Order: sequence, then structure tokens, then C-alpha cells
Amino acid sequence: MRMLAAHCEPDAYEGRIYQKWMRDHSFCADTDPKRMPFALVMPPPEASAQMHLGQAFSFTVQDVLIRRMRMLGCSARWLPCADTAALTFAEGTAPAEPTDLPLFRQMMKLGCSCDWSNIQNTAGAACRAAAKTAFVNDYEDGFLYRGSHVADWCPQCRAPLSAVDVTGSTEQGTSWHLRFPFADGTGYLFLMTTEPETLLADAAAAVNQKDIRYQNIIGKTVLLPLSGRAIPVLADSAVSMDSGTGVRRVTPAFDAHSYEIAVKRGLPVPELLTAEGTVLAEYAAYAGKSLTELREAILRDLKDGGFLVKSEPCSIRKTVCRRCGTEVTKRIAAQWYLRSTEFAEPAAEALKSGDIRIIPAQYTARCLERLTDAHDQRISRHARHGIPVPAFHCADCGEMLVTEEKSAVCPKCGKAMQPDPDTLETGFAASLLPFALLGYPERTDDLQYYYPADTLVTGYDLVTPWVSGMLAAAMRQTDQMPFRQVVLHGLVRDSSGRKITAARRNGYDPLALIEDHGADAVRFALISRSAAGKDIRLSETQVIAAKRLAEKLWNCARFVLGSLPGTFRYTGLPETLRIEEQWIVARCNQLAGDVDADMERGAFGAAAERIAHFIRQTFSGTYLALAGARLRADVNGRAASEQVLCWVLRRMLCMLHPFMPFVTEEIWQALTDCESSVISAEYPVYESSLDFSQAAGDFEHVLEALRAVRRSRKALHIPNTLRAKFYFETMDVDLFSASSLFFEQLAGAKELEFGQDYRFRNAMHVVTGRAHIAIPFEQPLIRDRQHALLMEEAEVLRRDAEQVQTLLHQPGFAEKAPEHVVRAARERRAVLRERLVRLVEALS
RNA sequence: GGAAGCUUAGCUCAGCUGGGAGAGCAUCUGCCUUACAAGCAGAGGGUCACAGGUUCGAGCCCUGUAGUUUCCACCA
Repeated sequence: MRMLAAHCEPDAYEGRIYQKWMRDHSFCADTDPKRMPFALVMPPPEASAQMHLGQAFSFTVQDVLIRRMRMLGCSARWLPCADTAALTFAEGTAPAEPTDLPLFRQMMKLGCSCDWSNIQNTAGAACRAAAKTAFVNDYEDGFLYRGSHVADWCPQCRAPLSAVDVTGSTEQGTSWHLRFPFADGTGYLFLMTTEPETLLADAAAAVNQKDIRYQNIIGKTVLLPLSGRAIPVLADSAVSMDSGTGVRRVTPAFDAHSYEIAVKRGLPVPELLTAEGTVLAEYAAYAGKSLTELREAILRDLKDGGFLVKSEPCSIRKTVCRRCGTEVTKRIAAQWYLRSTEFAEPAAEALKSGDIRIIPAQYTARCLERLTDAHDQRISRHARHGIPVPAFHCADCGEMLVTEEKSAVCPKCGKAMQPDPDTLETGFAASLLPFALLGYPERTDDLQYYYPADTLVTGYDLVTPWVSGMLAAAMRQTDQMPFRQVVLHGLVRDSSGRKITAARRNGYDPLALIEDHGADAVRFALISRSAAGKDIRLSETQVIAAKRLAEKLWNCARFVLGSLPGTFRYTGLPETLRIEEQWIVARCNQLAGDVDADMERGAFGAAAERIAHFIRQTFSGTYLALAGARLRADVNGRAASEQVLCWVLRRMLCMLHPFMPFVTEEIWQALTDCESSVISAEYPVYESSLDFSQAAGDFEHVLEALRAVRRSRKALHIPNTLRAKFYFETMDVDLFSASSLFFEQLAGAKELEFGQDYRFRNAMHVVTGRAHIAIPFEQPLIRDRQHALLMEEAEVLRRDAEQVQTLLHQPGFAEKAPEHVVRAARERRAVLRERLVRLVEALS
């Protein structure tokens, strides 16, 4: 055993402990047939981002889960994977296998116990192989096609963005009312727009064919302001008559509906922007301008030209790139698409039949909704780096071939084919992760052992874009659900309630918090605030409160280490236990059972709080005082008590370890002389052999009496140092006499006497549920104070008793309430009455 | 436009299948009691958003209202 430093300083041990785990290969797991497999798939975080609090939360939840399963004896492997798409965009270079990303180093600081020997990324070899195979399979099964659609486009990243990549907010904007002159000079067509800057790319104007206002203008031609280009007025059922003036601009390059209309009618599709988001050279006056600059110029020119009728405020939706925060625009993209709804049919069926558990359950419906009704999803993008689309095109005859081969020859004209210029959307590879990370399409040992993975942990915001996609892909490629359960946690919000995201850079910096208070405190603060699927708002005071828990445990450990002799060897729980030892063992046992139930239903925060409360109240607040008293007073029996003391501390360390890995390990190292690690210790579970609930229940009465004596002393200003003989009137003589040393050590008793009908002129009276204790002090008491105190207690008792009485007499209660409820109420009434009788005795 | 969640102590939130309102922080009182004063021992503080309903009994179930958040769709 080694003594701990006087103060708990995370800086001093967190790095060292993590190094030890790495040296010991504590995070690695193998395909051990004797153990239960447990694989956890990491939702790929954006690799370029500095870890934000939302990610820290998600990682913490995952790490708590994996550490606990590891301690429960599973061969637990957490598969680290990063989304390197953002890196690709930002740096313009394809990352090699990134084993040393800043994000991973930050995760290590947080204590994440990933299997770092097997790091993957969404563009890495494993995903590449899986994606090629899956793509070819999906194509052959008829779920993929190549087509053109309007897509969100990030001018900063120079890439089309999928649903996962964008996030939006509603903001205050302006709607502009314009007038387009009819070509025949018969007046103007009035319409409303919120995006005047794209005006030059209009291909038509459209009205609803049922709109009686506009029957006479369908088929006419208007002149596009500023350019003077003639565009037709057409009728289309997609136009809403209620919106604006009922006339809609058809701008195919910027709007999906418009694009559909344009394709249907064979209209031209004027492009406006370059990939960088600036105006094309052909628009001479506006060439090179950004969208914002263009907007100003267009509005000015519209006004000058008399085309602007009026403007009014309205709410508009602003969409930004989730990675870089740049406002997105639109571009036409000829890309690969997935027929999502058809593709997802097996997954929808499996979800309906309950093949997978989603916590909280209400998200099952949302996931199903997405699976059964989704738009075709774009799965490729125009980017050099990433996983190439495994397709080839013939330059001569236009033939296309989808194959996993590295090159292809045109089956029609026999010439070498060109590889498809595009790469696969990150989301496509990400949907394959559960099996891609385990070696798919090869039937590796890992895949057979770990697949399907046990659990996926992620935020509920990713259910629709990502989780549903994974389920669908897994059913198609592997014919089974990829996980046993999906645990959805909430989102971390900043002080004003906004979601914390990489793009916003809002909220606390988790690394600064770790620096100030330690990783354990940050982890605990995050997870202890969480309930399944509910959002959390973190403040630094919560991190400080969590740090105090670590300090509390540290000080407890110092007490235990200081109480044990230098020759101490831990041998385990002794055969026979004293009464307070049965009590603490029973309570620890119950705690393990409760925590297990919490974890099983995904209530990680509840589990954490339960353990923390136990450590603060039961372990530190009560048991350590009892154990200290025992060790001081019972010299002959102390060897056995030392074992119990050590057992309880080890138990606390184990229970808390998944939540606070560093401090628990540091203490464990001191306790065991570095001979073992808590990370690989056994997680405590409920054991019926440790269930001393009867004895524990009895002992609660002793604790109640001790507390009551201390309270009375305080109320009557009698210091603990003033000792006196305690006279007990009780039915439980054995119980209290077995506990006499606690009254002597902790409540200032000289000795205990048991009897009946004690009469003292000048005594302190303490009445509890099981005993009346009279304590005559030699110095005079303030009799009035004692009397008032007892009267007050009696009053409370009377009120309680009355309340129960009212309940019992309520019409219908005795007949209709369940029996155990009625019995409990009756018992409570009996207890209250008995106690009241004792109080009245004491008052006389 | 469609759907879901939330509203409990001054603050941040627990409260699982309906049976005596809880935690942490903050506040107040008393203590340097040999592990811990960033501590210990206590105390105060809540018509559980509002209005109805079901029930012997509602924070919990049902309906409605208000505020708030999120997801999906649309946003010309």
C-alpha cells in the first residue's frame, strides 16, 4: 500500500494513468470464445474539429458503457472511427490513415478507452472495401441510379452537401415584390421572392393551372428584368395559389421543384455560379461577385429599373454547412442516387417486429417513419478525395459498368473505360460502419465474433440522417440488424439553450474544463445530468460539484489507507460480519442491483447520481465513522473489520470507475501496490449471498438513534465531549447492545443500560422508532427547552398520524386500494402511534 | 403545414409500471470533531405551467390552453 497525496490533483495522475492503460493494452479485446462479445460502434466524429462539449458528452456515455461491459467480463471492443471528410475539404489533401488526429488525442484526455490499435476513418481501407462491395451489390439489386438533382452546395468546401451536412435556422429576412413586363407590352406580372439574387438564372414563371386569376396569361411570355431574356409563363400543379401572388419563379439551378419542372418541360437550366460560389463570367456586369454582393447589385438595379414594387419583412430559413458554418447555396449535381424507401423495406420490417431496441422507445416511430418514406438519397459527390464510385464509363459509346475491379474494358466497343469521376458520399460509407469496421466483406474472425454489435450510442439528432441508414444498409448487406440496441442520448446546449455544434463553437470548451477540473469531473458532470434522450445544459458549477465527489472519494481512500496497518494484505470479505458490516455490505449489494437496473434501461445519469449519493452519504458520511469507531474500540476484532473496510472501498472504486476512470484507478493503484487495475476488475453485481437486508434494516434503527442523540445534544447545547450513561427502554435490547460501542464512540455514552420505567428529574430524552433513550447529565439542563423540543416532535408526529388516518378513512380506500398499500398505511399508522406513546411518556 | 418532447425548490434538473414531493448548487444556523473547512452537522424553501376529466387516490393517465424545444416537410 502506498499513501495518497494530501490533495487530489487530477493533473498529477490522469496522464500517467492513461499511459499505464495503453502500456497494459487495457483497451484491446480479442475474439475470446469463452467471453461474451461486446462491440461498440463509434459514430464518426468530424476529425478536423476541436472536440466540443456535445462530442465530449457522447464519448463519455459510450466510454461509461464500454468500461462497464469490460468489467462485467465481456470481450469489449470500442471501434474508433473518424469522419475525415471535413479534413479532405479543409486541407485539400487526402488524409492517410489518420492515427494521430488531434481529436483522438483529445479523446484520450477525456479517458476514452477505444481500441486504438485499430483506428479507422470513413475514407480508410476498411470503409473503402466495404463501400465498393455494398455499392456493387446495391446497384445489381437495382437500388442505385445516376441522375441529376439540385443539391445544397457549400462554396467553402466546394462540395454538394447531404442532409447530414447541413443545419438550418429561421431568421428575419425580407421578401421582395417584383414585376416582370409581358413581352407583348400588355402590362406586368407581379410576383414575390425572397432570393432576388438568383433572378438571372430563371427559366420561366409558373402559376397553378386552376388559378382563376391567371388563366389568361398561361402561355404568354415575360421579359426577365435586367437581362431582358424572354421566359414563358407556364402552368404547374406544384405551384401554391396561397403563397405570395400565386406566381412562382422557376429557377432550375437553385430549386428542386423548378428543376423538375424544367426537366419535364424541356426548359433550359441556366447556371449562375461557379463551384466557389461566385457569378460566372458570362454575366458580364455581375461576374465574379459573391452571392451577397450579387444580391446588393441586383436589388439596386431592380430598383433603378423600376422592377421592384415593394419589400416587407418575413422569416426566411438560413441553411449553413454543418462543418464550416458557411451559408450554403445550390448547384445542379449529376450524381448517384439511392432509392431509399425501397432499399429500406427489410429494415422497416425488422424494426416493426422489434428486432432492435431503441432507447428511448419513442424514437422507434421516428426511425420507422424515415425508413418507410424517404426521398431518394444522393450518395456520391464531386470531390477528388474519398472513396471512388466503383463505376466506369466508356468515352465512345457511353456504356457504363459497375464493378469492384480497378479497371474495365467496354463490353460493347472493347476500349478501356474511364473511371467514374466522383467519390462516395461520407454517409454511404458511414451507413456500413457496423460491419465495415469488423472486416466486411471478408468473413473475418472479428466479423463473425463481434457482429452484430451490441449497442450504438449516439445523439437523437442523428436518428433520421444516420441511424436509419445504417439499419437499412445492414439488412441489405448482412440480413440482420447491426445492433441489439440503440441508445439515444440528448444534446448538450449552451447557456441560452442552443445546441452545441462544431460550426457554432458555442458553449464551454471541454478541454479547458478538463484542464481546470480534471477529466473525471467533466465526464461525471455531463453524464450525471443526463436522462435518456433528454438534453442537458451544463454549467461550470456542476463540473465543480463533480470534482468534489472525486475529492471526497480521495479523502475517503486516505482515511482507509491510514486506518490499515502496514502489514495489511487484502484477502476478501470475512466469513462472519458484525452488525454494521452486514449493514454496509447489504447496502452495497443493493446499490449494485439498482445501478444494474438503471444501466439496463439506459438511465446512465440516474446510475451515476445513485453511486455519488451512496459515496457521499452512506460510505463517507456514515460507514467510515462506524468503521473508525470499530477499529479504535475493538482491537481484537480489527483484522476482520479491516478486510471489510477494504472490501467496501474496492467496491466503491469499481462501481464508480466507468464514470470516473482516472481517480478510481489512481486510488486502486495505491491500494493494491500496482498489482492490479480497476479497469480490469470485476464490476459488482447483486449477489443473493450478500443480502443481509433484515440485519441492515435493523441497523438503520441504531443509526436513527445515533442521529437523534446528536440532534438533541445540539438543540440543548450539550457538547459531545460531555459523557453520560444512556438508559434505554426498548424491545430491541440485542440490537442496541450489539451497537453499544457506536453510542460510546460516536454519541458520548459512558455506558448503556437497558431497563424499564426510568425516572430522572433532569435528563435529555431521545425518542426514536424503536427506543426511548434517557440521558441524565450531571450539569443542569434547560428543562423548558427539552420540553419544547419534545412537544414540537410530538406535534409533527400527530400531524403525520392524522394524515395517515385520513387516508385510511377515505371512502373506498380500504376496499379499492391494493392490499399492500393498505397494509403499508396501517403499519405506518401503528409505528407513528407507538412512537407518540413513547414521546408522551418522555414528556411526563 | 405534420409529429414528438418539455414546463417540479432561487438555479440546473431527477422522479421507472398512479399510493407519504427529491438531488446537486445557492441561502441560513452551528462547528477547525485526529480523511476531507473546496469540509462536517443541521435548517428553511415547491397550489409539481394553467383549466377540466378519469380514479378511493394524480407530478405521473386522458382532453384542452399557454409557453418552449426538437424532428420531418415546405419555404418560390
